[in-house]
Amino acid sequence: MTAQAHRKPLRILLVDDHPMMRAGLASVLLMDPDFASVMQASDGDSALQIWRENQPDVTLLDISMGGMDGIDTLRQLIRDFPSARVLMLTTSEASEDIRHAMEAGACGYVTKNINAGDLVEAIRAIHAGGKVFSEDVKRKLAENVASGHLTAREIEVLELVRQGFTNDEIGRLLDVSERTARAHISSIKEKLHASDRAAAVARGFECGILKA
Amino acid sequence: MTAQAHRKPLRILLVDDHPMMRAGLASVLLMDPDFASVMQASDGDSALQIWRENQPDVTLLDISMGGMDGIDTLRQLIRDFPSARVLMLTTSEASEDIRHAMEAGACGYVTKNINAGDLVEAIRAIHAGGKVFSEDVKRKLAENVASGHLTAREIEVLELVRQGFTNDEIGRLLDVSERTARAHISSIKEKLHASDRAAAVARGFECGILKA
DNA sequence: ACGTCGATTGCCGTTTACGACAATAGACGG
DNA sequence: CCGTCTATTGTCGTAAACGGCAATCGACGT
Repeated sequence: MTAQAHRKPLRILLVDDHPMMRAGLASVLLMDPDFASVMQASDGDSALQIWRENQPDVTLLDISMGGMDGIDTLRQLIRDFPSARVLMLTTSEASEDIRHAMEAGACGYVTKNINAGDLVEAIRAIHAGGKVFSEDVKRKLAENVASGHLTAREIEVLELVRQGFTNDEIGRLLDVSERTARAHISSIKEKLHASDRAAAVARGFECGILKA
Repeated sequence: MTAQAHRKPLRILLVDDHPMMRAGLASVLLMDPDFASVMQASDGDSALQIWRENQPDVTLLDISMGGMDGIDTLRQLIRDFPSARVLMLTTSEASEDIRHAMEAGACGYVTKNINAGDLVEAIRAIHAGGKVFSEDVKRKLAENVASGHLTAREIEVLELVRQGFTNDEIGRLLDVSERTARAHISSIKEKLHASDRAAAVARGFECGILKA
């Protein structure tokens, strides 16, 4: 679809902890008459505050931020304002991030290598009630339909495996038997298609379950 | 230090695969009369070409890029033009990236959460012959003075460990004995302060030796 | 020529990891 | 009430990982 009808200019909120990125987005958006006020926030807390006060039409939300991350910010925003329309705009292509964002109620997910034209188009689509995904994200979504995600307990175990604890130690730390720790690890390995705990940790990083 | 003397405006080259980031940097720099032409490249190859044709005063170089990454681009640039002045401008705080950049001849390393004023100041300092590091990067540098880095062979082994191969398999893949593979892994674990192979993989990701 | 370092390999013994087979119990949704 | 899912634990046995001790060999720099 090409340019579509637009009556009144949109009010946009940018949430990103990189000042230069905000400047770039703002300068691009303000060149288009479709966009009026472009508000900015550098962290989750101020983003929520600005949202409450201004109720922007569309919010562009980054994931990696100092303090509360973009996913948590999104969760809180949607909890308070279920009608908020949010487009995730981030560098992360981790399947976990994508999945969490969609489950939390994002209206779209595009990576930061998007160009100005596509972004403007995406924002319009989001505002019009549509959902938007960049090509690479669509691919990730398709790949990971089958891959079930880890339970909270399993993530807890994986964090300990990552730190080099033995099954016995993990059992004691979680106050369960060594055998139980092993059961969780087996399940993790199966879900992540990893042949041993080292590979499981690697897959954890690749999926975004574990973060550096 | 405050504003310093500046006779002729500087010519800057931006290398970053995010169009919005380039737009932000360009808009900020062009607001300052100290900066004249702001050239842009979205990948390593075109960056090198533009550099050869225009010999910019200072180059801002991102690390994570499609195709040739920023470190490789830097290496080639410095090989051909040892006098090039390059400021790494990236999101990565991985110690490996920092170390590689400095060894390859970067004049500075700042993370992308830098604000406009500090960036302008940093660019001036770089052009004046100085070296610039953001605070968090300085801390990383201090931490990792002692931590020796892995040899090429060890990195090769770590990549295989990451994929879940056993010592035996790693030995066969590298055409050495299982005992040798183990020796490498022991060395890796010691250097990365990891208690087992799973923790070593995790540390590999944390340091930037392994990439998602 | 000497010392250092990385790569290589061997043996022996202990510790862990992991797979197969089985089973119990609480939670949650239909 | 029933099926599914998650967490839990057991036993037995095999395979793999790891630590310590020791040594050779070639490359590289002083």
